[in-house]
Amino acid sequence: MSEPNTRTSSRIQRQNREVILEAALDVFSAQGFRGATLDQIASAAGLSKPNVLYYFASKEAIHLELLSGLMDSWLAPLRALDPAGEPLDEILDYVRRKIEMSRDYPRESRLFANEILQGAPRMAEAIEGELKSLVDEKAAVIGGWGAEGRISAVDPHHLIFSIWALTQHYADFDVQVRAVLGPGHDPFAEAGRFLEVLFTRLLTPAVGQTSDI
Amino acid sequence: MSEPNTRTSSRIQRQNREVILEAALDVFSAQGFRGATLDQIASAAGLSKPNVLYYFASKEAIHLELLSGLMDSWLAPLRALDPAGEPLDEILDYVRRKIEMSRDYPRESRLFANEILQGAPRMAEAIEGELKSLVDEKAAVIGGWGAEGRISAVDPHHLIFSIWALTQHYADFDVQVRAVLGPGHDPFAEAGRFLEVLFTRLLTPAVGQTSDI
DNA sequence: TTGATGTTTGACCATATGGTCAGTCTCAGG
DNA sequence: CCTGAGACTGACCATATGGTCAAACATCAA
Repeated sequence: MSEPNTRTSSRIQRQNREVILEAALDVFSAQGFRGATLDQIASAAGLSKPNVLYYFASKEAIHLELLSGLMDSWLAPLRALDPAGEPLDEILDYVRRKIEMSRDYPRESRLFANEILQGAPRMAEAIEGELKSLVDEKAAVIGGWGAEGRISAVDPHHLIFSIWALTQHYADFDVQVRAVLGPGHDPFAEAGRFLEVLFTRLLTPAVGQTSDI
Repeated sequence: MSEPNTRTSSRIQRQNREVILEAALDVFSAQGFRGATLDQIASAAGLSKPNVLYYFASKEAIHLELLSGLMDSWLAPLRALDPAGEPLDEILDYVRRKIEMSRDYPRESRLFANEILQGAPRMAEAIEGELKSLVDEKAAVIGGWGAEGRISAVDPHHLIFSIWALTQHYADFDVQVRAVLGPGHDPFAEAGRFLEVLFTRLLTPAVGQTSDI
């Protein structure tokens, strides 16, 4: 009886854990935690259920592993926002990075959305800790830019929320977006263009007037 | 043996069905379809499980009833957008109505979000039908306004998406928003102000330039 | 080849859950 | 006060599901 999840992980260990996590991401993101079953995950991974449980202690453990790995990559784009950069460019770059994430990692986005929708029972800590500090920090930067008149002065927290909402919408509500647009559209490309306009207009300081709206 | 869900519904019938739907909305919106159990619903309704099933044929039937009732109220705010009105006001009114819905009916918003997230298995029809037609219709109106220069010309479909994303975010991601803002905030009031600025800036035609961005 | 370590699985278990049913209780109308 | 249609429930069932375990199998260094 050996504990697989130790430092002595062989090639096959790492590989199978990876395969399981990949399969679990598929299933959890599509069905939610309670909707997903170990059989589905095992089947998607091409392994037997007991074998899956040989690599992970429980269904919950798989889910937690996915979530914990998620927060970091989720925060990365915001972390990259450079206080020393050109304000509008920095924010537009952030928007671009977030759309790319929605396009390239929609399952991760949905996994996250599922979790928050259910009240974030397993992420409350990370949200009130890591996430909040980073947002507060970057919001202060953006608020500073606004106060200096380098961009329009808008509530920085809600600006960040709006970026999250607008970009993640295209991953989380993908089916709806595609159904409404109909065939022959590239939602993410169009979104990229639309959002660039939106945030440019929102943040470009009006020439000759400080903030009358 | 009588079928309760006929036209001959007594006072107690209507009342209990209402109580059950109310309880089910609580549970489904918080746990998702698969996460919700009949026991939870029955308990929340203050009824026994068999009694719940005396009023509804199945768990699925309750869920469907909620969803079908939802689409109409969900479309109402967009329906109210008046082609004969003042463009910017019409759109800002729509935004206001949608925020009020997020504030006053967050459970409905989450129920909807849950459904779309899971790929909208039970709403695909309504989305490709009712929803798409209405959006196409109103998008044409907004597109017309843009072409006439009464508002900035932006992609009308994505404009509507952005309104959905920005308003529903505050209902669906409520816990995250509140966690990040910290205590002493009224997310919906702040969001209302922020979004008014956002859409005003986006849609107000730049004076002296047609559309150079 | 062999033994030890690591990997895999069929069979099984306990519990949760959607749903059924026979029968009991309630109460409005006669 | 009766009575029967309507409202309700305890007990039960079948299945799904997370998880366990002993035993079989694979791999590889000695």
